[in-house]
Amino acid sequence: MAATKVTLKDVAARAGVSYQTVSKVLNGEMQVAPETMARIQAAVQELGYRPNRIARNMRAGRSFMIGYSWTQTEPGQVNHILDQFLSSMVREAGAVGYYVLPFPFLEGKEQVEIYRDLIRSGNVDGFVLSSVNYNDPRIQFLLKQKFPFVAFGRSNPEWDFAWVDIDGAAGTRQAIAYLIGRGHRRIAILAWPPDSRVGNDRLQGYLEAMEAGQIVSESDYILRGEGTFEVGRAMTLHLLDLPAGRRPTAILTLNDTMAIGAMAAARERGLTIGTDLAIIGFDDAPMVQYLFPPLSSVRQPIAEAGRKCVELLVALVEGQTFTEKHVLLQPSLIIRASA
Amino acid sequence: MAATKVTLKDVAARAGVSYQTVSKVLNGEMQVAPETMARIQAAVQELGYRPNRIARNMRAGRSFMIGYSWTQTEPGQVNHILDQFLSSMVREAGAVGYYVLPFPFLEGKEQVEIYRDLIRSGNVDGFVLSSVNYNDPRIQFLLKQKFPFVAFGRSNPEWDFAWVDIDGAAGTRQAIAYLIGRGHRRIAILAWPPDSRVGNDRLQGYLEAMEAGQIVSESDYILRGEGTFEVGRAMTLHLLDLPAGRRPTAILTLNDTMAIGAMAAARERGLTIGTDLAIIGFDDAPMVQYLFPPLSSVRQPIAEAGRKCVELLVALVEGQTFTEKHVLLQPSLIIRASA
DNA sequence: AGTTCTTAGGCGAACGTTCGCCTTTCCCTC
DNA sequence: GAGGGAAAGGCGAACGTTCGCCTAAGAACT
Repeated sequence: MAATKVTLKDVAARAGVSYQTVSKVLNGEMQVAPETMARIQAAVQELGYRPNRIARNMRAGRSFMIGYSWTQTEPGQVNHILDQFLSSMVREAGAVGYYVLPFPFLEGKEQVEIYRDLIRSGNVDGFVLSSVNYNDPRIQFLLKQKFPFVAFGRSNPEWDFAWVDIDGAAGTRQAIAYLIGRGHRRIAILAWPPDSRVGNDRLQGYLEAMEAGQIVSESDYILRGEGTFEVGRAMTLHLLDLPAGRRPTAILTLNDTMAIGAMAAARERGLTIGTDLAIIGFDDAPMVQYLFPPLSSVRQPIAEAGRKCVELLVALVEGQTFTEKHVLLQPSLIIRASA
Repeated sequence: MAATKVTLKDVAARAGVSYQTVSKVLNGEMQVAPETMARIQAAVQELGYRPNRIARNMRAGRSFMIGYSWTQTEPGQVNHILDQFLSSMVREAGAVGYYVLPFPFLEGKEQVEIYRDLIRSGNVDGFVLSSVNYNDPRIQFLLKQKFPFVAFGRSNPEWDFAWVDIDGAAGTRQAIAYLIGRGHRRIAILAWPPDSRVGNDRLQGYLEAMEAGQIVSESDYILRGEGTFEVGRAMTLHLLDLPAGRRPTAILTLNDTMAIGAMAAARERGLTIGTDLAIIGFDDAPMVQYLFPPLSSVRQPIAEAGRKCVELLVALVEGQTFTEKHVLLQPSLIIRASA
C-alpha cells in the first residue's frame, strides 16, 4: 500500500527539480521546458501523487468546508428531504472544490455555541442553514459575526442575508386554483401554528387563491395545528362533522402526514376520497404515490435548492460579486387520484 | 467580528509565556505555576481561542475525518435510513473528536477512484461503507490498501474485515414464527434476486423458521424480484390467483415498498388485509404506521448500527486492540393491524 | 560544598503546501 | 560588446500546531 504518503518532495526528487517548482507547475503558475513538464507528470503518475488537502488548506488559511446540520426528525416522521438535499449539496460542492461537513443539530442555547466553535477552529468557511424560522438565533449570530452563510428558508424580512427558498405560497395557490377549477367552493386548509413562517407562507397562498377565485374564505375552514397524522385526522373529523351544507368538499394540508391523517378520517366517515372529498397534501413524500388512493401533493425542487445554496454560499465565501442573493424556487402540483 | 483568527501566539503574548507553553498547558502535557495557568486560561477566555483544527491535523498527519457515501435513492423510494444513520454517526464521531465527510456515490469503475483519491489526499482516516454487496470492489480495494474501514453490511464470507450488520434472518424468523403462531401455514415470501446478499440473508430466515415450524416451504411461495411497488403488486396478484386451496394466507416481503404493493393487490382482489390476508413488511419505514391498515414490519436498529460503525472504525484507525470486529444487531418485529 | 532532582518554561524543528522574490542562462538588439 | 528581457527554475518563509529536547533556578540530598 501507499504506506508512506507521497509528497511534493518525493515527486520533485524523482523529476529532478525543486519541490516548489513541482507545485507551481501542477498549479499552472509557471512555464517550464516541455521535457521538464513531462518528467514531472511522469513522476506524479508513477508515484500516484495527490496534493495533501490539509496542508493546502493550512497554507490557504481556509478549510474549503461548508457546515451543515439538520433537525433529526422524531420517529414517525420522514426526512425524505435530507437525502436529496444533502446529496445535491455534496455533489455541487465537490464540483467547485468544497466538501460538506455535517455536524450535530442541537436545540436551545447550545446551538449557537457549535457554530461559534466551528468558526473559531477554522473548521468551516461558511454554513448552510436548514429549518430556519422567525428570529432564528443562528442567523442573528452569523450576521453579527459577518460570517458567510446561506439559509434554506426565509426568516425575518428586516434581516438582510442570502437565502434560497421554495415558494410555498405558489404551491398552495396552484393547489387551490386546481380545486376551484374542478368546481370546489368549500375548501378547507389544515395549516400550522402562526409561529411557523413556512406555514404562514403556504397559508397565504391559500388565501390569495381563494380571493382570486372570488370565494370568501371562511375562518372555520382554516384550522391550525401541529403537522402530525393525529392532528390531521382530528381536524378532518371536525370538518366532516359540520352540517351537510357547510361541510368542505376539499381539504388542502400543509404536509403529507396531515393529509394521510385526513384520509384516515375520511375513511372512518365512509367517504370515498377523490369523489366525496378531495385531499391534497404538500411535500410529495416518496410513498404517497402508493397510498390508496394515491395522494395528490405539491412537490418541491429540493435538489435544485441544495445546488443553489452551495452556489450562493461559495460566491459569498469567495467574495464574488453576484447578481441575486435571494432565490425563490417554484414547486409543482402533482395530481393523483385523491383530488 | 473575529476578523483575525486567534492563534496560540496571541494567547501567549497576552499571558506572557511562549506559545509552545500555552499549547502544552492546554493539552495537559505540562505542569505550570498556578498563577501562570490562571493567566493562560484568562487569555484563552478573553480572546476566545480555539485550536485551529487544520493546523492540528497537519501536525498530527491525520484528518480525523470518516468518509461516508450512500446510494442516492431513485425517485419513489425513500431513504429513511440516511437521517438516522448519518445523524448517529455524526454524533458518535463528534464525541470522539472525529467528523463525518460525505462524498458523492458513483457507480462503476470510477467508484474506487474516489476512495483512492480521498486516501491519497489525506482527506480521511477511514471509511464507513454502505450498500455493501457480494464482491464489493470497494472492500477489495481497501483490503489491498490496508486502509481502515468498516462495512455496514456483510459481503463475501472469505474476506476478513470489520463489519456491522443487522441480523436480517432473525428478523424474518421472528415474522414467520409470529405468522405460524397465528395459525398460518401457507406463507409466501416476496424476496429479491439471488445476487442480493441482504435478500438471501432474509430469505434464509424464512426458510429456517418454516422448517422450525415443520412446514414444507413450497417453491411457488418463494418469489423473487426487484423491491418495488409494482413488483410487489404483480407477485401478489400472481399468488392470489392460485387455486383456492393453495392460495397463501400470509405474505412476508423483504421491504415495505413491496408490502405496499402487496396491499394494493389484495385490495384489488377485494380481500381484507389482516383477516383475509396477512401482510408483513420489512424496514418499518416511518409512514407505514399510517397505512390502511397499519402495516406490520420489521424494524432495524439503524442508529445503533451507525454508532457501532464509528466505534469500530475509530478503534481500527487508532490501532486499539478491540474485542470484536463483527457486530450483528437484532431487529424487532412491530405488529400492527396488517398481520 | 558539590551533586542531583525537580519544577517551570523556552526554543527549534517539523508537518506539506503555496507565495514572493531571486538567480542563472540564453538570446536579441542597438 | 554592453545592456535588456524573457525563460526556466531555485530558495526561503510562512500558515498554526505539537513534539522533543534544552535551560535556569531553586530544593534536597550526600
